[in-house]
Amino acid sequence: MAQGTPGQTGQSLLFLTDEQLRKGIEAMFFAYRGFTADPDRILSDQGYGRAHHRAIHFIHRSPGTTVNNLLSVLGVTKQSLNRVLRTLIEDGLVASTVGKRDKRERHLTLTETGAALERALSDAQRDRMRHAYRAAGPEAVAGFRQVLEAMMDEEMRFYYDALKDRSDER
Amino acid sequence: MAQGTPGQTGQSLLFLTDEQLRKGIEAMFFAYRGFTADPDRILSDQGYGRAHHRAIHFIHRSPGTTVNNLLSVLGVTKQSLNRVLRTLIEDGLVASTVGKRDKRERHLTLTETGAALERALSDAQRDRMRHAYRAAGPEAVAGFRQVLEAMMDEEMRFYYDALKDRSDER
DNA sequence: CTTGGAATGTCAACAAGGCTGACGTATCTT
DNA sequence: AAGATACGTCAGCCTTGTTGACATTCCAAG
Repeated sequence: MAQGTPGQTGQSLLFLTDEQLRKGIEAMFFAYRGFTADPDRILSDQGYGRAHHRAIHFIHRSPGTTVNNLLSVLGVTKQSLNRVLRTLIEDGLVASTVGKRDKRERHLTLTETGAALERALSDAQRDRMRHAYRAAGPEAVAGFRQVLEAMMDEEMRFYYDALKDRSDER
Repeated sequence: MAQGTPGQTGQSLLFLTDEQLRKGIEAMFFAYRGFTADPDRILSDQGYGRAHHRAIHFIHRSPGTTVNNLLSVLGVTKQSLNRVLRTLIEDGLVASTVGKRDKRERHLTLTETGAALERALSDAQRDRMRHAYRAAGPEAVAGFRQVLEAMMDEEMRFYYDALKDRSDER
C-alpha cells in the first residue's frame, strides 16, 4: 500500500489513510446522533417520530409542495409518507388543499400549530448547529459543508441546491 | 439580534444566519443518506440491516468487547442489540465467548466471514468518504471533523475519542 | 457460608416506520 | 374514448426500536 510521494500542497497525501477515513465515518455516526437527539426528544413527547419531523421540515421549506414532490425529496414510498401525513392532517398541523390548476394534486402547507412545532424543532436543531459552528469557526464550517456536499448522491444534491442560501451568492 | 463587532479572522460573524444554519441542517440530512446508502445496499442483499452494520463495525473496532460495552456505544437497549447479535452469531459472523474472569460477560469478536463482510462494508463506505475528502481537500476535511466533533453529545465524544487516529498525534 | 442485590444476557411481545403489491377514484392528456 | 398520472387506502411483511419478565453469575454483608 505505498502512498507515493508527498504533494506540493504542503498537506500530506497520507491524509487518506484507512484510519483517517474510519475516523471520519465514526464522526458522521456520532454527530448524526447528536444532530437528531434534540428534535427526537420534542417529538416523542407529542407522539411523533423522526418521519413526522422530516415531513414538517420540507413542507415548511416549500409551502404548497405536492405529495409527489415530497416523496422525491424524502425518498420513501407514498404508503409510508401517507401514514405520517394522515396523522399530521388529522391533528391539524398540516393543511392539504386540492390543486387549482391540476385538481389531482394536493398542496401541503403548515397550519399555525404546525408552524409552531416546526419552529420548536428547528430552533432546537439550529441551537446545536450554531453551537458547533461557533466552536469550530467559519473556516471549519466552510470545510464541513464542502465535504458533506461531496458526500451526497447527485440526485440529492439537486434537492439540496434548491434551498436558497445567501452565503452562496458571493 | 445584534451580532457584535467583527472578529479578527476576516470572516464575518454574520455567518450564523438562520438560513445558513438551515442549510447546514439539510446538508447533514442529505449527506447522511449518501453516507449510509452503499453499505445499506450490500446489507440488504444479505438480509441484514443498518443495525447489523453498526454491530459489526464496533466489534471490529474493539475485538473482544462485551455486550454491555457495545450497548453504551450504540445507544440502544440490550434487547434490541441482542436480536441483531443473535442472528450474526447464528450465521457465523460473530463469535461469542464466555468471559474468563467474569462468566456473565460475553466477549464478541468477528469470525473470518464476519471480518470479510466488515471489509466489504467499510470499503464501500470509505470509498465514498475518500471521494468526498479528495473533492473537498485536506483543509475542508479538518473543518468537517471539527464541526462534527462539536456537534456530538459529550458522552458520545468519549467513545469517539477512544478510536485511535494517528493524524491527531501531531 | 449463605444470601440478597447488582450486573449480564436471553426470551417474548408490541410499536413505529420502512417496504411491496393491488386496487379505486379523480383528473388530465391525447 | 383510452391511457397516463396523482393520490389515497388496504393488507401484509420486515427491521429495529421499546418494555417486561426471567435466568445466570458475581460479590459483598451478615
